[in-house]
Amino acid sequence: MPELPEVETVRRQLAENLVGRRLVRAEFSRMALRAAIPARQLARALQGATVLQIRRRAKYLLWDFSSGYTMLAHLGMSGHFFIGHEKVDPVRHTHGRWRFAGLTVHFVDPRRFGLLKLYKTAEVLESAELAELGPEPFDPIFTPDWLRQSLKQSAAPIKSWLLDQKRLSGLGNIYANEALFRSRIHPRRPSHTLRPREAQRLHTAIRQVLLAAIEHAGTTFLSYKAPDGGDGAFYDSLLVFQREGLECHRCGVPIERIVQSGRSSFFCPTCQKAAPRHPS
DNA sequence: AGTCACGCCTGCCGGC
DNA sequence: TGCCGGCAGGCGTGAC
Repeated sequence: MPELPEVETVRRQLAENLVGRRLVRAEFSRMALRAAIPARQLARALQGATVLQIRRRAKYLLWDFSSGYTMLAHLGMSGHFFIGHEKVDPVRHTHGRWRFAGLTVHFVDPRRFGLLKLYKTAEVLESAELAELGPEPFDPIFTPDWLRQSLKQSAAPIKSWLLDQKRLSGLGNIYANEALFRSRIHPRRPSHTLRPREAQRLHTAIRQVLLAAIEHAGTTFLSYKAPDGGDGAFYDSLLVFQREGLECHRCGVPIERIVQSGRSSFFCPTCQKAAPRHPS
């Protein structure tokens, strides 16, 4: 469910509440998420240790502990952390519980596409999950020129390119759709046909839409909740996502939906160009 | 190497 | 009202 802005919102709230606190006890369900939860290793490595910092890499959260270990967490489609300041009744689909003095963090994930793993802090960036990820949209390496050069090397539709975490990490279906609308590029455009000006516009749109979403604490959708129980407020700022049949905010023509590799793409058929304006 | 279809799960919503 | 199909913000695998 969550993309970069939602995960960043979760990171900030967890960091605010947990950094400097000592973990008293960690408990996990026996049910597997995307992979089995290494419950014993997690408990042994983390109990009694203090949270040093909470980092984010793409859509992954990294909880660094004073024991030299890092818990790697991914929310999948339906996962969320929430913070209970008092005793909280058991909630269905709770798969992890971290008890600190005065508060408890819960991990709830009905669809169980999430992930909880343990790595040594020194090795986590080289883990199978993180090692192959492409740059982040806010990494200094992500420049208009880098984007233009990278797009040149792929014939994949631009929408698929944006969703490929090995190329650029952090975008999911919502913000890929929104960035393409804002840069007026059709989701089916082969990546290598983007003109330099279009790559420039796309670069700007990606950063703008992500920044705006982070400022609004993400997009609340289905079951997404921030750890404090709050809703993301970006929903009303969506220009195409989930707006099939509604008027384009720019030109009034109905928004269309197509399916690309199993995912919905929403776009305006007149604003978003299916072919380059000036073919080379 | 690059791309795509599919499966993993549960919950929800709309149509009949 | 109840059932059923379709759909959901992610990711890994295997086939081509």
